[in-house]
Amino acid sequence: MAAMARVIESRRRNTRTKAGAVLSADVIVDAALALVGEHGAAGLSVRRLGGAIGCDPTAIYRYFASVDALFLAMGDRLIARTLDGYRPGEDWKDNLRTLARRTYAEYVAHPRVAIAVASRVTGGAHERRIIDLVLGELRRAGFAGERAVRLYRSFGDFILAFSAVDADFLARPGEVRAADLQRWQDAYGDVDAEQFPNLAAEAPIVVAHATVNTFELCLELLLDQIEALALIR
Amino acid sequence: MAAMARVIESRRRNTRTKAGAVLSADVIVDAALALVGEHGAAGLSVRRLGGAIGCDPTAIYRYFASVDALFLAMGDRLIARTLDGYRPGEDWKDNLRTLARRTYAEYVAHPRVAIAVASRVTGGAHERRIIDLVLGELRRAGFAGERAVRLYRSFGDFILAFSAVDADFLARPGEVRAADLQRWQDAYGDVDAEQFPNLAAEAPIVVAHATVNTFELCLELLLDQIEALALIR
DNA sequence: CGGTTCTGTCAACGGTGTTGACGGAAAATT
DNA sequence: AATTTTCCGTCAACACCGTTGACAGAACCG
Repeated sequence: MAAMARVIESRRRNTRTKAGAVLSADVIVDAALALVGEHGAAGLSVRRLGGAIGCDPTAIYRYFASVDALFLAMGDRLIARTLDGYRPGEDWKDNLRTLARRTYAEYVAHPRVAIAVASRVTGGAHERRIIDLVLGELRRAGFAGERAVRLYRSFGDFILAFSAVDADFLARPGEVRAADLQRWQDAYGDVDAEQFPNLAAEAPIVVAHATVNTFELCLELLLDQIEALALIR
Repeated sequence: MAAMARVIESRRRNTRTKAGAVLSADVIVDAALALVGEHGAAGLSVRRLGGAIGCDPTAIYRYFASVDALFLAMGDRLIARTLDGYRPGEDWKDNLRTLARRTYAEYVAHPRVAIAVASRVTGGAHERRIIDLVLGELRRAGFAGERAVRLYRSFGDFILAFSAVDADFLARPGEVRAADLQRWQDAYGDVDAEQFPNLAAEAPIVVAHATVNTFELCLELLLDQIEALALIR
């Protein structure tokens, strides 16, 4: 339950851990984000988290009903970090781009959280903030009502999905990533022109672009189309 | 190793399992896809897979170096299913849309595979086919060289990312999905208009659109923008 | 037929999330 | 201030996970 953490939080006792730590939902979320940030996706487990904080692993279940609930809380914290220091400018398009890039960066820096939360509703306070911001920019662009909501949802889901999948890849062990790049080379370096004429024609470019990040280009395509819609009215 | 499966496959002996099954990479991939298809993302594990096939779980490691390698093979098989029965028409935009929808449907129907493969290169035969198809449509639309490759990569990554994240959500237990919908209601049904003016203004629409699938809209935005680029030349 | 290579089975390792019982410490009540 | 109640950190344990190494029999090759 999302409520659980907060309700209990308000009348929390500050008993100390065997190792001397004082627990709270915030402390746990902080430590969890630090773990995924430093040791990658595989770095987070209940036992390791307990070790990092200095408490018995199962103590975490006094603050979060499950790791899923913990992930949701971490997700909301990521939104907070995304918005931390963000100052909107004049142009709505620039602002949306900035918000997208910040979200992407934060998620890529905390891999496993992204996948856990990308399709979810944290229901947290910061989620409300960022939705309000995006909706605000879209309304400034001239969208309202259902059109604005549909665009906000598309834009948001796009960014979350892209960030999550990219984060997932970047979080994999170096050998896996290297093997993937090698497979690009092997599979598309030399293609049968009879069977795959289009692929063969562009093969060298395909291989050369294996490491190019597509998020930026895809983001630009989407923003341009939104702008076009705004101009049409 | 991806090569491993195939090489060994060619000179395979057909010893029978204790339960009478004859193993092969294809049999294993089939059974694995059936498991994730029927019992959701959590339905697949090496032990359960062995049970479904009728062999010792560890026998699978004679055909795939790891579950990751198995996932890649499953991913390539999903592409085959995507292309199975696909007949391209006249319009490149329609064709791209159809390919996107088919991919989405296949991934959503086999949740865990999507997340495992969305950011990866399977290097399989069918991957080559679909890339050739997409590149072909883009070239028909008037793109070539680097422009074509960049668009193909953006388009592909977008579809895979969106499909994977949607599949991830749909594969979660019903209670989780219900709780998420409830959280939409709770968090955005009644918002403080002072603090979040834009969100408050559109709140009812936001809640009403909680279950709307954004893939279609986002896909249309992207296709429209690609079309616009094609017209500009 | 003999030797070699393959491959299905088995036991085991170290890891995971989660549960339930327990006991002491903090808060609430009297 | 004493007593009751509630909380919450700890511990042991459960059922599961992916993966490894040894082993023995079946299949193949000469």
